[in-house]
Amino acid sequence: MAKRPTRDDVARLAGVSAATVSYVINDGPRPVSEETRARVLDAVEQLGYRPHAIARSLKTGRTRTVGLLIPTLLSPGFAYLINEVEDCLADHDYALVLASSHEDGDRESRVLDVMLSQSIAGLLYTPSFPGLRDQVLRLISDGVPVVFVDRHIPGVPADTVMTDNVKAGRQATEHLIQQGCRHIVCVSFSHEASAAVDRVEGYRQAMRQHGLPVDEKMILVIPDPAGETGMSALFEYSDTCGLPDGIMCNNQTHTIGVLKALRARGVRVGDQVAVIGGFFVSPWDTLIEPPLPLVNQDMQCMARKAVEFLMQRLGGDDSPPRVVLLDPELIVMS
Amino acid sequence: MAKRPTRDDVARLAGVSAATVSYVINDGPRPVSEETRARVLDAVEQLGYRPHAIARSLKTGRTRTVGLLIPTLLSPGFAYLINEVEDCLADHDYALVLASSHEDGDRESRVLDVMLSQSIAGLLYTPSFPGLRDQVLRLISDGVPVVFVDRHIPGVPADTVMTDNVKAGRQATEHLIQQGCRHIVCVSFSHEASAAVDRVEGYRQAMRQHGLPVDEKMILVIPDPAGETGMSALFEYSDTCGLPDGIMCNNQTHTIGVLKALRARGVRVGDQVAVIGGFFVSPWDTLIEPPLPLVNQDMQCMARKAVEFLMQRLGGDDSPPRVVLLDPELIVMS
DNA sequence: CTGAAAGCGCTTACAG
DNA sequence: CTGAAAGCGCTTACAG
Repeated sequence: MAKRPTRDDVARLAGVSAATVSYVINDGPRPVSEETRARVLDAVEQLGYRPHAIARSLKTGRTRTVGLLIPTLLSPGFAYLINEVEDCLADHDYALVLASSHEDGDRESRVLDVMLSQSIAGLLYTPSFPGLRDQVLRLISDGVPVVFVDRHIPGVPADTVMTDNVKAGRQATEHLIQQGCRHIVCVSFSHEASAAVDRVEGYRQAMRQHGLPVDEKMILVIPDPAGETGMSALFEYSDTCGLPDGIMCNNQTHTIGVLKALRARGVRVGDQVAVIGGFFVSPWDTLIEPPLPLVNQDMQCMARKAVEFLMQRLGGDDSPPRVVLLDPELIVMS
Repeated sequence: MAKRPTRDDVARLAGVSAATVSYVINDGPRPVSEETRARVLDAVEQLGYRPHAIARSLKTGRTRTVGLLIPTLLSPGFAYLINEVEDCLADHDYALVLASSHEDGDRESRVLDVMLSQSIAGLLYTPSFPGLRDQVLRLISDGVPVVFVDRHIPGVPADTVMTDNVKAGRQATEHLIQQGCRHIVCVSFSHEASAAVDRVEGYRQAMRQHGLPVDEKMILVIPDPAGETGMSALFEYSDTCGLPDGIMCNNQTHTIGVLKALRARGVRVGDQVAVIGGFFVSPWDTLIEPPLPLVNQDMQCMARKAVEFLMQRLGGDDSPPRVVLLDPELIVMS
């Protein structure tokens, strides 16, 4: 447990002032003679000195960490998002502080607090609901740039990068309609998350446009498909209203849940009932039988764009907030 | 961009000393009269004051962040690991700094450096190879507790939580042998990662024990199954030595890769060749046809145990390093 | 091209 | 029960 060497140790060993060490370490902004620089670098090497990021942050008021707050880490779509975010941040020499809200508002609020007290430089945020509007506004007014990714909070003036989820919901539903489905149920994961709300809106639009009736009962919101009750809501529905001939699933976990539940009940997918999944294609999706049609979103592009926006803000860009809506893509495997 | 209020602002507003504010915020260690406490809390509320974690860290030399350095974020097994780690850390009021090495040694080394300079309190580490032994030893001697998770670096005295990977490799191979396979190939992802090395050793042991010959050519190491060349090594092998009747896959990505490659070639899995996957069961694995036998490891337990060890170390425990080997489990779905 | 010194926002001995 | 003050390891005006 040897004590870490400090900048003063380096200065002493190199026989220069503390300031000079700083200017060498930071490569500026003031010039240092070649000879002095060499002596300093020597001392750094010899002591194994590493700058103390915390002390630097306290002085500069800046930090090299970015927070990513998302609702779940278990959905492969988010895994791809995290992966790309980490990658892009590393390119810019930022570290990633990751937190999951588990779609839980209280937890989400606590995470925002922690991240603020940790002085993150910026935040990439997928809100599980719009309830934290004031807290986010506060964060922004404290000077922490926020970029919404995948979901947003309406009315908060921040850069936003998401898929056009209304369109995505419409595409998914229209595919089922084109396959001949008429009695289509929508299985969703939230009443409040903007992505869920938008996809359900897309579902409504498609149904309406094709003259198909939508009863509110046909929109099944199931917070936890892995829980004990799981997909029972689906069968409660079909016991009353008959088995639907199409099911549109509002996210990956629910797609898996629906397929498993149907299989367990002996319902033949693709034959008795058509299922469309969303909204991300993972490598293993292509192994599912019968082939599962999906609507995909480009999580890597979303991540890249979001980090790009954030970096611009960190660079001082204070132009009005921008919104980017990415196009969803229907994928039908044969 | 209003300036954040500081502890001094609170002190001034409450009409007390800075020290008193500290003692109220931290709830000790020195007693504060009820009346004073109330005045302070009032001022905190009124100003929306949040303690500045960075300043605190600089003073105390402690930090509330833990680093997690893993080789990939795209493998579902690691997603479950991350999820559980984040959960457990949150329970202990620690934030998670996440980084991926992409199985790349240089990158891994840079991440260790960054994490050291960020003063993480501790590190959970899945090394992609043993090459950074000295750097890790340095980290430990700097007082940062390290816990190996899922993989380790032999010879580094640090707590370790992994699956018994030799046993896992043996179980997987023995299952194929019991299914009647005799010509079994092992597809792995690395020559150096301890988990890969151990599983291959398990493969060798099982083959040897059953009197089956192992040629070095039968161990196919494919770093990037998603790359252009992908699984071509598998077919180069079978073009020369004939199609094996069993394939043992050393991780999830490779399991998917093998199944897809075989399908693309028109090889009937389960009929012409048996495949066993590993070493994690994801929800969607149960949807694969024909049912894929797997060896599973308990990533949540691994995560929990690793965080538990780390917290003990952070609490001052300096007993000798402990090693926990979790049992793998063969899962055969019907 | 270089040094001495103030100060970032906290915690914690020291003193009363 | 409370306050004044030193100091954590840096950066950066100020001065030469």
